[in-house]
Amino acid sequence: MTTSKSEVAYALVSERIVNGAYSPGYRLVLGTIADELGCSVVPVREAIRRLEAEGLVHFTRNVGATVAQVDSTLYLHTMQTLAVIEPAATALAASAMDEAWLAKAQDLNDQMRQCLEAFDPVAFTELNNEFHQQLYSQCPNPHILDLVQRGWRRLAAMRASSFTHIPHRARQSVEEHQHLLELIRVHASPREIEEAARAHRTNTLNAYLAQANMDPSVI
Amino acid sequence: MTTSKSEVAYALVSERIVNGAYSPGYRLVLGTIADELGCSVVPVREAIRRLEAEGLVHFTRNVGATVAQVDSTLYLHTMQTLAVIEPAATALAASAMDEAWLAKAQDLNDQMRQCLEAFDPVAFTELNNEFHQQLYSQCPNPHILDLVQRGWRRLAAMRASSFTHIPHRARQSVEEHQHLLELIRVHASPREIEEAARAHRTNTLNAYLAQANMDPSVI
DNA sequence: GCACACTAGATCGTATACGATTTGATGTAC
DNA sequence: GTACATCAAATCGTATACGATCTAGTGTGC
Repeated sequence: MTTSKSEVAYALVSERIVNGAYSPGYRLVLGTIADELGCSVVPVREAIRRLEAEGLVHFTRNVGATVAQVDSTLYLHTMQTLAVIEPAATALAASAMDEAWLAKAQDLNDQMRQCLEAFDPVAFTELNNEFHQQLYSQCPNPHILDLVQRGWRRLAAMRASSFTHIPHRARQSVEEHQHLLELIRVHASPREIEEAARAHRTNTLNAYLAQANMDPSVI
Repeated sequence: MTTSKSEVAYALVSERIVNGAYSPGYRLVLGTIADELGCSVVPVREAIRRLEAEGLVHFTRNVGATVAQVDSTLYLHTMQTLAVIEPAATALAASAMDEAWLAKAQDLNDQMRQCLEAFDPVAFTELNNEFHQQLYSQCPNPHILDLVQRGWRRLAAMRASSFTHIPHRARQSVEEHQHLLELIRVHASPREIEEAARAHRTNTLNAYLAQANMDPSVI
């Protein structure tokens, strides 16, 4: 056995939460998952407590675990956290962004632009995830990288439950990506890159707030 | 029983790592800790895996856990992470900083100043921790708050192993705290507060780099 | 003397079992 | 009909046990 059962359990439950198979509020019963995996409850329990630490599940002693409920406040808090960390990760990664990197990022954004013409929001969302992953992928600080990845996983879990959709924001998003790529191409300072990345995330957050008719002060 | 045994185990091991009783590299043997706590290995194992997720312990399958080794790179990565998150947390907390809050923060910084006169580095460090905790304590975003607290716990664990000491930086630190408090007192914008807090953290980081004769580019 | 195979002890990983706790339903008093 | 006590089913928390795996030490061939 090369991977432990608790790892398998973690991967399974994690994947199902992130892709939406387990919706927010879904009750995670240890015995049920253990039966499905053909193992005992101990490794399942361990996996679930790890997911709790990540914020993907809510856990109550002697009661059990459920997939974390998503409300607008939680969504905004997650967006806000990413708005802090992703720009920093991007700026730190800047020095590692070479021509090959730029070409791939540019290609992803070009594909996103095509999705706009083709009215394909599903592919657009997928490409957007990839683009952002590309942005921070070269971050040399593993702690910061880990935080960004966890944040995006949470965001993915929330979006899988079709909680958000801001269609009219898509086109502006592509342009902001492009602006960011130009800054990287001309070797702008890390600070400039960070600011541009933060502006991008803040704009997305504000677009959501506006759509939901929420006051920016709620966060 | 009001708290579970895994919570007790987590609290015990965590405390010992943070206060330095368990030094980096210390071998955490499940059975030994279980015996000491008078419980079985299962809850201890759970506690240790949680500490692993926090980055305080290093864990290898089928081999066991050790307290995370601290090297300068790890230390710098942790400092860098805090340099991103703590200023954001402070800026977000700004609106909740009232007169009572200011009075307490000012008092802490005044005590730090007195420690300088009295040449009491131990008390100074303790007060510094309290001051920073006060800075981000009112942060309304629980995710960001959690990240800052974890970062400081890691830093505390590293410092407990007397890895760092930058005496000549102390006085400047107090002045930077004071500057930050003035900005808060006059209700400066969140952005200004964030920038000042970040400058403070960046200066601390650079002071360490200079003392260690390291090039800032190492990070 | 060095490299490699082997063995024994230590330690981990997880199955099983059972007591503890919670929850929701049922029954009873008012 | 409402409030509260009671009880049973579901589920969790952890002790115990044992097989699996790693590590270090020993021995053997060269």
